[in-house]
Amino acid sequence: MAKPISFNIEKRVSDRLGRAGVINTPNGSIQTPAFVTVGTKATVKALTPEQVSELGAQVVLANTYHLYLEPGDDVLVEGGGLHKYMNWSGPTMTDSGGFQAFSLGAAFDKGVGKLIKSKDVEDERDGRKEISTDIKKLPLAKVTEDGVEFRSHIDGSKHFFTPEKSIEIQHNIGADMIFAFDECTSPTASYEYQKEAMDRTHRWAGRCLEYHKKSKNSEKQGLFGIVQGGRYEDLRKESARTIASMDFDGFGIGGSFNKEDMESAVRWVNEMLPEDKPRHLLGIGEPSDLFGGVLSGADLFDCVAPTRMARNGTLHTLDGRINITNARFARDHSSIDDSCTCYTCRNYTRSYVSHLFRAGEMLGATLASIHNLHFIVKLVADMRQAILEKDLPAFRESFEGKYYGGRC
RNA sequence: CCAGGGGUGGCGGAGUGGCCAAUCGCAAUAGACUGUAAAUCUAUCGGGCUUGCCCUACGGGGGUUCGAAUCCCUCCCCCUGGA
Repeated sequence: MAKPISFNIEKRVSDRLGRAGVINTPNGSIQTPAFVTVGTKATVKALTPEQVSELGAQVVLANTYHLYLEPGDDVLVEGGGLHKYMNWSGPTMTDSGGFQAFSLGAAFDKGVGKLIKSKDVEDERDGRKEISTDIKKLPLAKVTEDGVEFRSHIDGSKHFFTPEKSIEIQHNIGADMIFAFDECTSPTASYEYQKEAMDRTHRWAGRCLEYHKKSKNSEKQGLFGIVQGGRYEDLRKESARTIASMDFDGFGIGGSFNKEDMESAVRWVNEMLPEDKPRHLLGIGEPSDLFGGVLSGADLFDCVAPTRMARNGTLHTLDGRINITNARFARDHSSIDDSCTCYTCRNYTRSYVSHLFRAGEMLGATLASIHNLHFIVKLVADMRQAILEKDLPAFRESFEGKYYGGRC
C-alpha cells in the first residue's frame, strides 16, 4: 500500500547536511525547510486559519494531550477530524503529548526550558545556582515504564498515557503526520537519567510503531519516530541509530540541548538518519537556531516562540527583537519592519500596535502574531531559497550580522 | 454659618506614636519567553552616593514627644447633612 508521506530532495548544501525538498502529505505538499506553526488546541492563538495561511504558513501542529483533555478526541472524531474541525485545509501534525511529560513534570514550576546554557547546567549541578524549585508544588506528570501519568492542568483529574494511547488519540485527531510518544527530559538531568529515559523512549517508539502499523490509519497518517539523548553525543548517536532502524515515515529530533552546541547535536543525529525521510526539529524557533538546524539537515521546525513572544509584545525585525511596548515606540509612526510585507506591516504602525498592547486590546496579539509568524516562516522559506541558489551560509552571515548586531 | 467625615507617593487605597521612604492594586519603566498550565512571568518604581547611610516627603504652618503620616493647635481645601 502507498505510504502516506513521501519526501523528495531538490538540492543539498555542499559540505553540510542541509537540503531543500518537498514533503507530500494527503492534504498537500510542504516546501522544505519549513517552519510549522503551532496550534496546540487546534487553533493558532489569536489567528484565524485564513490569516495563518495568508502569512505564508504551510503546516499546523496541534497537541494530543491538550486536545484529549479539551474538547476530547471523541469530539474531534464527531467533528470530522482536525482539518475539518479547525477549518485548516493544509497539512497538519500532532505532537504526541511526550513534551508534557517534561513541561508538566520535570520542568514544573522550575523555570527551566528545553534549551539551556551549559554554564547554567554546571552551576546547578555544583550547587552554585539553584534552578528555582518549590517542592510544595507537586508536578502534574509522572513517568513510569508503561507510560506517563498526568494530572490535568485544567481540573486536576488523573490520566494515563501509554504509547498506544497516544497513537490512538492521534488517530482520532487525524493529522497527516503524527509523533511517537516519547519522554522529553530536562537539560539539567544527569547522564544516567538521560540514558534511562532514552532507552525507555526507544521501547515506546517500538510500541507506537507496532500499534500504528496494525491500524488502517497508517495508510493516511505518517508516524514520525523521535530521537532523544539530551546533550550527550554518544546518547544522541545511539538514539539516532536505534530510531533510524525502525520503519518510521519521518523523524523528530526532540529533547533538550545545550544552547551552544545544538547545531552539532542535530548534525550528530542527522548523519545517521536516512536521507530520504523528513526530519523535524521539535520546538526550535530562534533565528540562529533555525539556521543551525537547517544547515545540520533538519527539514521542519515548530516553535511557540513566535506566537508567544508576539502575544507578550516582543517582535522580530531584521535589526533584532524589539519590545513594542517600550516607551520609544509610543509615537513611532513607522512600520514594525520597513522591509516586511506582512499584513500588519502593510497596514499599521509601531505606535498603533504599541497602543493596542498598552490598552490591552486583543487586536494587538493578532497583529503581532501575524508579523512574528510571517517573519519566521519567511525566514525559513528564504533559507530554502538560499539552498536552491547555493548561498545559505552567506545568507546566514548577512542575516545574523544585522539581526544580532554583534550581540550574539 | 452649624454638625459630621476627609485630605498619604502618577492614580486608587492601607497605615492611626517607634519595626514607615510608607502594605497592596493600577499605571509606568525595563527584561524574559525555544514540541504552549502563558493575552504570561520577573525586576524596578522620591532623590543622592561610598548600598550603609544621608536628604526630601503623608494638605500648609506651629506645637507635644527621646521619637509624629499617626497626638494637640491653627489655617486652607474637599465631601455629606442642616440653617
